Amino acid sequence: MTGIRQLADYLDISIGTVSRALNGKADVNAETRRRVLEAAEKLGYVPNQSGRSLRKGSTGVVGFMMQTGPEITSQGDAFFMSVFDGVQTVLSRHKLDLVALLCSSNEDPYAYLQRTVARGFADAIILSATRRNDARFELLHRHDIPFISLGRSLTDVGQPWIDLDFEGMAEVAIKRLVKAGHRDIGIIWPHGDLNLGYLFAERCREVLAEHGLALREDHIFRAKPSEAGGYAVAHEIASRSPRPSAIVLVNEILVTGLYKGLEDAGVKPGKDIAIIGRYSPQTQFLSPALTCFTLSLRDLGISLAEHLLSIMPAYQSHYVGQTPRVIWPMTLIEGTSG
Amino acid sequence: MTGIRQLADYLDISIGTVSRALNGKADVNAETRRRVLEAAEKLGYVPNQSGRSLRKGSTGVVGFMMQTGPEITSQGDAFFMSVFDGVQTVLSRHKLDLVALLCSSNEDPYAYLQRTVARGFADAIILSATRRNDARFELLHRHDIPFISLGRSLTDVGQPWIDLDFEGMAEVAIKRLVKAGHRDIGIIWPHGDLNLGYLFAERCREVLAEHGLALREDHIFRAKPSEAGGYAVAHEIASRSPRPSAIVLVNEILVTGLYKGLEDAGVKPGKDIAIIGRYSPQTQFLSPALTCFTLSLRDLGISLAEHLLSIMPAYQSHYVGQTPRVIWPMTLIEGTSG
DNA sequence: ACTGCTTCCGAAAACGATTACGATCGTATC
DNA sequence: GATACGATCGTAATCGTTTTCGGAAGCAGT
Repeated sequence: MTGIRQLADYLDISIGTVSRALNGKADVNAETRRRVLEAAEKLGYVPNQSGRSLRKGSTGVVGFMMQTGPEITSQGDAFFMSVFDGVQTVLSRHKLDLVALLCSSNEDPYAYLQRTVARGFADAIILSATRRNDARFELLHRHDIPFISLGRSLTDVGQPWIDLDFEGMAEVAIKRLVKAGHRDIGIIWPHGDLNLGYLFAERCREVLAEHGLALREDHIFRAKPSEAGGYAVAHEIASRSPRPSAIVLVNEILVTGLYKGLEDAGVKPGKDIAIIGRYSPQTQFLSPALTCFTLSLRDLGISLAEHLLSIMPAYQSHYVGQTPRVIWPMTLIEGTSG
Repeated sequence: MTGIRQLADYLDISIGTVSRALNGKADVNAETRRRVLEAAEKLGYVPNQSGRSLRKGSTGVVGFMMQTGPEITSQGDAFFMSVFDGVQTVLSRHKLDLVALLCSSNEDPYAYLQRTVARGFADAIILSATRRNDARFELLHRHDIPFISLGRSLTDVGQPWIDLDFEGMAEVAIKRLVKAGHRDIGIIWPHGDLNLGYLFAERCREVLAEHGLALREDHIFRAKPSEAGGYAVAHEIASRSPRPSAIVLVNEILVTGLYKGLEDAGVKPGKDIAIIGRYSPQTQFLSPALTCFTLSLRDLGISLAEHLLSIMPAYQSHYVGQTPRVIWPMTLIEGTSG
């Protein structure tokens, strides 16, 4: 492994000069810098991460925390992969690297985060799957780690967040269904304590009320955020009497199972029951094509990264004055399901 | 932040003793160790990662390299999350952490890997999406980094790998279809240079030959590994004349789009054309349910981690004598599609 | 009392980078 | 010609750990 010492020996100059040359400091001769850069390239020198971050007190990596396991996350891989891509395009401009901090399903997320934070693994953190009350916010705030969350929470420590506009989605979806003549609209509320469920349900209730309609308690269906969860809840929906004439749901993974479950129960989606949900790469290939809300995940990632940078002391000069909180709009794709 | 120095001062002993006590070295008094542990707990001491790994030359993290972006990975949704979960259950027993090394879609994977390796980011690496010829293998081998790949490659530097049994899958699928009377079977070969495509196609050809059948060149369909890719290829399949009476495919993401595409073209899956593919959480909720091959992704992850440990000098004593290469069997789920 | 052996702990040297500081040299200023 | 100053570079301290080495103390055997 070639370190800075080998590089210095090779060039017959001191390691201090090498370091300054590589880090773009002013007090180094242009010719010397050129030679250093050239030699570094030639010998394939890359600064050792541990040495550098020990000295600098920062690591140059941003962590995106997510939970592993089959049924935990409310989003699919494709979701995160696209967001990551956006995040990285911004971070790479500042020579920051993104890594996914993977919290095992049998480890407590709070303890996991505590551990990685104390270890000094990342300079900044992006949180996802925010819960109604999320202690991780306080933890990061206490340790003074810059972070942003993809998702709101009741827990507020003044950090920036970006969240999808579930309330706007609720509004548009409900209005659309009411306009189409639906009077009994049900919703699917994903299991767990994710905040988005509350936001969504509450707004649905409000909008219905504005139209003089009620959200029946027995038409609020709970489901695990998975294909199987969708299948299971479909039977509940089908067998409820009275059965809602339309369903709105926030989780894009459910819908495959939901369709099949309804069909198996003799209720044809889009015909016997209207469905409005969230876009995923599959939804347009279901029959009938799902009427759903979509967004550019890559742009979401870009925004996430930019706002995160804006609160990182070493980088904030680049992005001053941006809004710290964003409710990300979604656009409707008209399918034939509702 | 409380470091080892604060801890030592607090206890009025030397930092060397503190370190030895915490690391379970033998030459430290039991009572002293107890006090150290207690104080560490009380003060919330966690060793600084940079300092530790600088000294030890190892980081305690295992990296799982993957590429971000919407259409890059050949695997879908829950695939990686489940594998990760398995990997972690093993690694956590050895106090190793798993992070996903995210290579941006607009960065060269080789360059990315080179950078992270030279930086000394991870002690060991898990590679996925292995290509027919994969230079990353040589890179890691040259740097003497322990690694394992999820997937074979023609490039062989003696590293362990685990790969799904695509050949076995080809065999079972083809035989099943032939037995059902199919004489003209087509396959879908995912775009890109992933090795699995070659393995699969080759074996299909062989098995067909054993039954006196040929794999027609114009019945080898190329498709992007995405839902949209499946939709696009469906039209090719439907319009080919003669049209194959059955299709086998290795990629689980394609199938949603494939179904829809075929239907739109008036070819009913499972009726007009038989389909056999790979399991994903969605496949059982499609109509007709996909006949497909499945496996325990969590177990796969466990095996991946165990074999990786077996070649890591610091851990190998735990797992000696295991096979370095595994072809992972898949089991057939009989759906109604073929 | 001396030696030998444990048991325990402190001192100090690494690990690889960054950076404050000082040294050197040449040049400009008076 | 003395002084000041800018440009450039080397020296050494530093970050927080781990680990080697040796020393001190205690004990047993002679």
